[in-house]
Amino acid sequence: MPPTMKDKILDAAEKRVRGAGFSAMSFRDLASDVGIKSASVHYHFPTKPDLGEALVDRYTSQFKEHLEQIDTASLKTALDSYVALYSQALVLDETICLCAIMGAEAIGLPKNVNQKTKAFFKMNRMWLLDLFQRNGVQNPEDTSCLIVAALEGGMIVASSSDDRAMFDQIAKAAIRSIVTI
Amino acid sequence: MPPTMKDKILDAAEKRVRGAGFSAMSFRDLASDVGIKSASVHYHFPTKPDLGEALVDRYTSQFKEHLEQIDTASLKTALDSYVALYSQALVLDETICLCAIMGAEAIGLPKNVNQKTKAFFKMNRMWLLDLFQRNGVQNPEDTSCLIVAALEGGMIVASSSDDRAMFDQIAKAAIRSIVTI
DNA sequence: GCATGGCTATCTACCAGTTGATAGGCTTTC
DNA sequence: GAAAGCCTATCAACTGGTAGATAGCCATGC
Repeated sequence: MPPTMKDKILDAAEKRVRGAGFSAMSFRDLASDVGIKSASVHYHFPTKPDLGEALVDRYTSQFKEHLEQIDTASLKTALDSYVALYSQALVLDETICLCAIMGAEAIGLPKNVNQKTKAFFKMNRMWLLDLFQRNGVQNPEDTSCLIVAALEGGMIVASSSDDRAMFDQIAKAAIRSIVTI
Repeated sequence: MPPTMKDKILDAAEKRVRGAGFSAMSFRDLASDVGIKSASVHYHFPTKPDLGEALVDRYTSQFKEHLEQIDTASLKTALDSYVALYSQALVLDETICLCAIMGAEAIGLPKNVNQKTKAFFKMNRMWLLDLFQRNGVQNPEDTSCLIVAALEGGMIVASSSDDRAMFDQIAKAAIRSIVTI
């Protein structure tokens, strides 16, 4: 089935937010992106916080689906697949993680959006924690936080340095600190 | 001597940007913060890109001054001092690194501002690279990128998770991956 | 001593454009 | 006929930015 208008709006919003931030995105931008009027966007998402919440929600559940498809039999290949999820966003879409930017803007954002961003990070940490515990990685709690932070920060540093290869460099170093080759 | 109006404006701008982002900050906000009218803010900084550039410039040179005061005799204590620089911003000022948020917003920001943000990250990487090379750390290039990314990302994850202690956890794990205790 | 003139820093008043949001009307589909 | 999905038209508030006036300061020159 073809994508619903609701999804098309969320697609446009995701692209814009990941590029320039939540506060830099307007209903009129989205409207012209999908070919309707701004009043019609309000029909689908009454307020901007509503839109933000739906956006992070969808992003998180899509990310979760990808996580569930990762083969966790080997620590090394599981981590490689995990990193690839982030890397794709940076290289293919030429944008950073939605929650990296919404996390950075946090203080100026509606509270309901902040809660969803927080949940995204927690989900990531929990997935890694489980992986690390099952593989006997030392200090699994600290390490899972470190990996999430390194990848989120890596996207920001690499994209703002206009050096996509730097992300891979960072990811490689992060993995090496866990899995001794 | 008392701070000039220019500095007071930059102080207010820094606080607001680090809280909610560059695009969420307006000339009128700053004006009311420092007790003048928005037209007078334009007198000191003609356009918003001008203000952004001056802001990141000042931030970078202040950070550089702090870096130069760090005693680099011991790798461990040097890294601890470096981390403390970031940690202070997060705990005392209750905000994240200026360049973390301006790096995240990058695509929607004026080019001159992006260049300055890029320069901030480069300065950090170079300082760490020198430290690592002089101390025989393996893969010094990759590792210096990783540390910057982990700390910048750590601020975002920790602040948006409303868990300041998480930053210390991340920093600790990052240092441990270099300096085996 | 003091008028002249330029400079700095602020003001009031305004502009055109954008923002999130609402009210009410028009189709199409079930 | 009613619900869904979109429209036009409009709103008040806010945006970055400009024009022109005003007040105080400080040097120059008579």
